[in-house]
Amino acid sequence: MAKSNFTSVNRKAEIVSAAIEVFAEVGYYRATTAQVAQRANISQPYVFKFFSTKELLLLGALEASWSRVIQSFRQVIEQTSPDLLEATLIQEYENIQAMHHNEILLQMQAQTIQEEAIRQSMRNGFKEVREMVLAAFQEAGVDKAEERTMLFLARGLLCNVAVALSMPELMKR
Amino acid sequence: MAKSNFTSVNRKAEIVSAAIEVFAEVGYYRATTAQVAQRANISQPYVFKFFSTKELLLLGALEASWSRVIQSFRQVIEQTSPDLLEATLIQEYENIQAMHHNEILLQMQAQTIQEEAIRQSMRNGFKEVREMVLAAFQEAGVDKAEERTMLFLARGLLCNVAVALSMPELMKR
DNA sequence: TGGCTTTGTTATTGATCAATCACTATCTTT
DNA sequence: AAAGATAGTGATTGATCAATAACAAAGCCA
Repeated sequence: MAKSNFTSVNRKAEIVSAAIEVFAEVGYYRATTAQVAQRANISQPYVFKFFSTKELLLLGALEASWSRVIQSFRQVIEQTSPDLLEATLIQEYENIQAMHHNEILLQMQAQTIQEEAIRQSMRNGFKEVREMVLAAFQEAGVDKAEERTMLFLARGLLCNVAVALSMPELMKR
Repeated sequence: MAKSNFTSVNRKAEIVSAAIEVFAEVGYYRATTAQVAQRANISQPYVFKFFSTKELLLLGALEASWSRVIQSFRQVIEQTSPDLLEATLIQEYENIQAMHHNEILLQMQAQTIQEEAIRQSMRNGFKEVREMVLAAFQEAGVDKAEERTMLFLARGLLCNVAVALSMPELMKR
């Protein structure tokens, strides 16, 4: 049966979900493929039928987590009036943080992973988000759009750290 | 001979330096104590005479890297006139980034490590930096000091990511 | 019914690594 | 010079893990 078969697609997505959880909880390098398999209710070797190396599994997990941010932001940008744009994007990101904490933790980990494929994936993610937000700010007639985009990203990263370390005071203003 | 002996102190510092490099280059969990030892020109078991576990070695490395930031900032705050304060702190941080890249990479890694001792060390570091900067801004009569402190920290984190991923465009304004 | 594909498992392996042990050599002090 | 402390090493181990190989069951279709 072709790769686009439903069962296969679901399996792959289930494994990615399990991987995001386990990687976020114990760290990519310390996490074992056996832990991922257990979380996905399959045997350890079966993981390798879908992802031939652990690194490819990480790539799949990263792709899923960037997808969520990008698609959420795209929707907000399409549907929000210019004057509410920045506030709504911030709200949306905080929502993702709350609902999909593990995906953000995984992205944070991947910021310092030196394998070139991972760096490339992270660069793509940041680039796409930045360009989307910048274009939206410009479209909305925001003044100093580039600086506002930079500050938006910067606050997002601080928010990540505040959540990861349970230090809400870092975001106080 | 006492622990405050010169040779011992130097050895310990040498090991910490080696650890910072190796941990930053390959990641804490993937890095081996043998690699650290080799970088420090000693045998692998000898590392454990100074740090009885790998985690204690990471704690030592983190402490050293936070020390540098805190002491540098303290000096800037003592010696800089109020109107130049923020700009000089930013300059100083960029300088640390350039000169001690590995220490910053290590801090970034540690943001997502779940061991409680590591989290505590990271919280202490962030707390001390934040409080120092906030007090300095208030002392300098900066308006909305809390918000300015938050933005200062946020830009610092974005700077980290920009350097780690070689994406200078992230800081464009 | 019997062959082919898909889905899945058990068993295994070769490598890797933190940590311990047992030991040697080099000072220091009297 | 001899005893005790300090500095340091080689050898080993028990555990862990990514990845492979070999096999089995279930569905499908001609």
